Amino acid sequence: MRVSATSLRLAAAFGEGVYTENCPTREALTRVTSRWAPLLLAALSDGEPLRWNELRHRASGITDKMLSQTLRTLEADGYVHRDARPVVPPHVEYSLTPDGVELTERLVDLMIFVSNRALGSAPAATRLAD
Amino acid sequence: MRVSATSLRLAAAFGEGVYTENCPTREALTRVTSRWAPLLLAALSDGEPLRWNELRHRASGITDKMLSQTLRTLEADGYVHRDARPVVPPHVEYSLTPDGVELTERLVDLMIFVSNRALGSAPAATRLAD
DNA sequence: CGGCATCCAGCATGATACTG
DNA sequence: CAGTATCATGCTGGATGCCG
Repeated sequence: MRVSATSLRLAAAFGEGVYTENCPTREALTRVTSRWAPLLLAALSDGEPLRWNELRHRASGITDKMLSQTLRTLEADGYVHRDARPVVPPHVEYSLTPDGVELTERLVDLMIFVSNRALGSAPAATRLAD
Repeated sequence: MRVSATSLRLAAAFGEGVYTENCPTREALTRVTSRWAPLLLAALSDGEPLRWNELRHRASGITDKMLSQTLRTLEADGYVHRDARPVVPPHVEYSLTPDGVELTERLVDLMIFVSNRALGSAPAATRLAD
């Protein structure tokens, strides 16, 4: 008894099996919703390329390892573009690819929705001060 | 240099700090993007209430524990409604709340997008070893 | 500046057994 | 049928140190 538009879209995308155990979508979803990926994507969402240390600063609390790891995953998945200029000292810039822009729109949409629910009616910005 | 609509929405929701270390949104996001939550929400997306065993069947591979745990968090977060009838044998039905419907729309949107990228032209994401 | 290698801890998840 | 309790584990993520 499929009635909703959502379930129809699901069926169209995944077929009747919806998604089962080894569905690669699960893995891909896990990567883009990992602890730091949404933060980094959001940081890049204004279109301005950012450097390593700028990203590190924006994703408050991230470690070198996770920054590196997350950026490499996002790059491998085609969401982030890495532009390394062969100069000394190194100069590397990260930016969103077109796919990255689309992904970030959806993630931000989800984040804002969840944020509104989690915080109830309270304005989200209240407890963000560092 | 905020130029994109996405970053404007972010700024509106989270203010200038975007979100920092202890932002509760991160936790809430983690819960709804946990391993099983999207599966269960998707299973309920056609509007038909499902029973424990039906959910268990649809979320292929889930264990009793994770089914119980995930359903309880979704219920606590207000996304799933639990309707238990005091009969023998027990008869319990799960369905989406209005919030759950909205959340599921967004999750399904994200899942379908990610699925298209993962299975599409992009080189299927070289798994980030560790 | 922009990383990578190694080791380690905590938590999400899993397996198994039991129950009203 | 619809769970809970207990124990085990694997993987994400963190701390630290080193390098071109």
